[in-house]
Amino acid sequence: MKHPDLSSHAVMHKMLGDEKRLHTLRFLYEAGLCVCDLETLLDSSQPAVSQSLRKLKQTGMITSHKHDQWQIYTLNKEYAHYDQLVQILQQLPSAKEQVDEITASGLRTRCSIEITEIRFLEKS
Amino acid sequence: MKHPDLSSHAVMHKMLGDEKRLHTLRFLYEAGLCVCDLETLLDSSQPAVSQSLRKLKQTGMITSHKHDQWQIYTLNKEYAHYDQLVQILQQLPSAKEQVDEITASGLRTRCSIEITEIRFLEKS
DNA sequence: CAAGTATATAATCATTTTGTTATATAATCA
DNA sequence: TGATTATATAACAAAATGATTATATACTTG
Repeated sequence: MKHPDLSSHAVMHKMLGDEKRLHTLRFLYEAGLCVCDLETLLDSSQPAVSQSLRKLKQTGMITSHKHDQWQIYTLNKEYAHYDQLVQILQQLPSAKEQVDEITASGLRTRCSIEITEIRFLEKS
Repeated sequence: MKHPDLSSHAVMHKMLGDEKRLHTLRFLYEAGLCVCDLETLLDSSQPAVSQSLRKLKQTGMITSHKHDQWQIYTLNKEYAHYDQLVQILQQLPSAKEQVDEITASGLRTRCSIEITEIRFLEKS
């Protein structure tokens, strides 16, 4: 019995199958973010966030680029299942409020880059 | 930082994140199937299939009912994220051929119930 | 240059997961 | 009734996972 290869699909869902990673992707759907922002948003330790991001990056779901002293992570538009991923993320409650909130409140203690600026940078 | 609860979503994707389970759901999207059919289709052992189905059932994604000597498993239309699940399954290559094939070929050695009959039973 | 910030990674550990083997149960059949 | 079929489940082992602790690197700043 021959099966079509669904491994890349399975991998995508496996990544979505962890609540922290699901939140991470939901946040990155709103804006590119640095590791320290995600620490705050996810309420996780720096190594936990960093390794979680590495795993997502290895699957091709996200990418990163350096902006000043920060490594900015974003969804990867070149990802094989990007459209499907976005469709899934769109059906979750939006993370916009939370993402904006860390700028508004004093929580963004370390990384000072503005969310709006990050949103701008991504498009260029 | 308050987060919406995405645990039920995460659980769904975790289930989809295993290739055997992903195939299982793809098969059940085509027809209700008994355990022995799934053994053939998935090329897995009986206990492996049975435990995999139990896990899917515990999440609410599938249900089962007895038909003659067989336990017929189907997607659960009452599942909280049923529409989303179907949307995801629709984007995968169809399993129709494979599901029909086990009836056509002599592979369906044990369970003799016809796929078409199962499809019919589900609707009633 | 010393200190601090941002991030990555390695080692380790606890937990979870998945499959196998073995066994139980219920129904059917010869 | 004894054998077979269909399925479930428990016990166990192997593998994968996710987090923490500790450390490394690169950059910036006083």
